[in-house]
Amino acid sequence: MARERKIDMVILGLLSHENLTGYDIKKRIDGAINFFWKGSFGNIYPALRDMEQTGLLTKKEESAGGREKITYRITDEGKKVLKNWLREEQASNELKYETLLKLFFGGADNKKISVHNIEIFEEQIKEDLKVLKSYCKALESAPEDKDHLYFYLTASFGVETYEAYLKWCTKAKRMLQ
Amino acid sequence: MARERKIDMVILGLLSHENLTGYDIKKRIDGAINFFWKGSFGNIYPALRDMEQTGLLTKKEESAGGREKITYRITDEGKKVLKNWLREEQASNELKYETLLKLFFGGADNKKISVHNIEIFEEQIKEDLKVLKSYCKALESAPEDKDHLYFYLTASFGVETYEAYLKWCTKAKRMLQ
DNA sequence: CTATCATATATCAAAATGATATATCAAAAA
DNA sequence: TTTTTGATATATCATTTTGATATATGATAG
Repeated sequence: MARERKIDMVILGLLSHENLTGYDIKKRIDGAINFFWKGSFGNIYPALRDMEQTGLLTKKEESAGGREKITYRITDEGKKVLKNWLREEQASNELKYETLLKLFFGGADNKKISVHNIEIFEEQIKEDLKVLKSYCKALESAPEDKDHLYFYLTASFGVETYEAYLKWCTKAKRMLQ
Repeated sequence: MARERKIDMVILGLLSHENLTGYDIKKRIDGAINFFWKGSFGNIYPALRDMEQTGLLTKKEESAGGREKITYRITDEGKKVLKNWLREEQASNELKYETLLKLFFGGADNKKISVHNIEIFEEQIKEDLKVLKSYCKALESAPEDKDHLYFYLTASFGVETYEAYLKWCTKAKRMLQ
């Protein structure tokens, strides 16, 4: 993780759509982005502070209702950084699947344990697939916004790979029994 | 990552197969495990030190040829910890795909940039797929070892999902043009 | 009226990442 | 022959991420 802080790009991307607070950003990440990228308060707030200081963002503090609230806006410099990142040739794509790790070492225990672990995975994927499918359907029926195509394509990646996961689950369970 | 150090389980799993040095462990992780889990010297060596101190591993220092070398062996206590982990109900499975992140925010730049980024991804996946298919083929033709089924299933997960990725790439490029 | 939940910011320890430092040994190239 | 390259081998460090927790207010439900 050393080197280039990726959460910065997530934040710049979200702020290129709309002005948001740190809390809002967390909610957005937990939504449609969640299945291919994660974020936490622990890296969002420090990133916002740093990017405000380096001029990629501006902040507006409000305490109208009484509760403090800091809304961030992207600057032209911030937009430039976002574009430069989009145009970079390298991208790091990685899986971190504990289920596969357990299966790889499945020989250390009974086969039934491995089958059960695949079943747990299968149930989780089925749940997530429902959500992804509902995202897709919502985006298909409302193609007005120019960004919708991009949102649709990422959700559709999820749907198609998760369907492949489920097929693999069936096959893997069969081969273990 | 706070809470439970997952690299411990990777190391225990590998050492349940054979005795290894830290360097060997890194090589194993960079092999068949690499596509669903990563490891680095920066977390392998401290984990080995800690687990030796808590009695999950024993070490044997050699400097026969002149070069120092520390080979680790798993203890019964270590095997117990490995089994307990295999039998835990929860497993964290996550994607971290910068390509999807870029695509999600693709509206901030020209469509051609997004198409190009998908092409880069596609080429990478094609390369990785070749490697995974060769793993599968090697494991199919040598089913003697009881662990081979588990290795085969994880590699086969990779093959099937990567093939789904490639189908998605074709569709996504078409929809962007 | 009070418990619970969503909003909102912030910090911290633990862990992962990725780079770098150091040194030996074998093999290939000059 | 000497030198350079690349594999072996351990270790540490700064940066970043993770996941948990602390704190406090406003809204809503029982």
